[in-house]
Amino acid sequence: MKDLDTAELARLTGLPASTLRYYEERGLIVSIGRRGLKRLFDPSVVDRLSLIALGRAAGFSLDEIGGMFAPDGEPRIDRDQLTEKAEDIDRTIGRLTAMRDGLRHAAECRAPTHMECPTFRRLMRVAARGGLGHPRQRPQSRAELPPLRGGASTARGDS
Amino acid sequence: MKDLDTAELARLTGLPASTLRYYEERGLIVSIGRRGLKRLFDPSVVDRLSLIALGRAAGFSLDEIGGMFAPDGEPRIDRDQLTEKAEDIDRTIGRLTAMRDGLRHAAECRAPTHMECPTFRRLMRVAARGGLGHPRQRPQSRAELPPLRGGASTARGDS
DNA sequence: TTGCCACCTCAAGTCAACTTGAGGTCAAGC
DNA sequence: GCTTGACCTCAAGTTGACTTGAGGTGGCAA
Repeated sequence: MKDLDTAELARLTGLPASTLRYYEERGLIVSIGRRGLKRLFDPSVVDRLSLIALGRAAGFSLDEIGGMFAPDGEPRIDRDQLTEKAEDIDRTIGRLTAMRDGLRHAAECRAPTHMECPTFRRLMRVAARGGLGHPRQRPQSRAELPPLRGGASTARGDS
Repeated sequence: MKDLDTAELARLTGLPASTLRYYEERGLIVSIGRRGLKRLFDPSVVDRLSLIALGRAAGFSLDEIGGMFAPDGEPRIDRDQLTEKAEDIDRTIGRLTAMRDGLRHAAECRAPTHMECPTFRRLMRVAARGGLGHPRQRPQSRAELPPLRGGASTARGDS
């Protein structure tokens, strides 16, 4: 395949040209030259962008993703890093599952108001203590969360 | 219980005073007066802050959470809103589960490099097409994602 | 040769939820 | 009465990943 300019790469990947320029500036992709002003990219950049997309989807930052390429451009992905991220995601899944179940319960609960539903109040309490985290919070890698997941059997000490 | 000033409320909830001031500015909580310069809060604000924490943990924005209180301060939470958010979270769980399994596979895969592992490449392809979303992306509520979850049985047309 | 216009650069803006910092005020203790 | 210091206000800064906008340039078609 021939070399690609920014517009072609954008079309192939679905990424805006501004993002491609930004990624180059960040050092995540490299252009192999210019034709006039236009950047020229090796077709292998398409694969590299797929890998970047995967990393982003897995929750890696652009800096982390940048560290996953050897100087020669070959991906050198640390298996421990993958395992750790998988565990990270697994914990998130646990929290989200508890949240989903709690929300579903609250949506169906027949208590006159949510504040009178014990399940809902339990969820509130756990959230107030930070036990559920939240989507946009700083990554805290290995927080020691109390197991939340079962019914309300551990509920005690209503405030 | 007596009325609380900002410092007491901060101690009780674990939230920084700056956050409490910010929440008041945003209209999420209301102070009932002042003692000198100091704000005074009704103790019920503690519950309200728990509810806000729950909303945040569930992925609601502060604006959305603000809409969950009636003018009288009572929570008026739309059950449909809860159901929709639960479904939202459920979709996220599905994506994260696929991601976690893919990462675990990649971490254990015996292929010489990740790029030679079909499962990994499949994950890359799906990510490149946006099928996995990513944690910090704009909420797109009801994207029609192709079912991803099984093995690599549907893998075909490697680029 | 002349234009066009797609692409370029570089700085600044966006978004959300806060935090930080400079400078001000007031209730309380001595 | 004076000092202390906790709390106050208001504006600006932070973070990450981009986007936007103004103004510039050069390959290529006519």
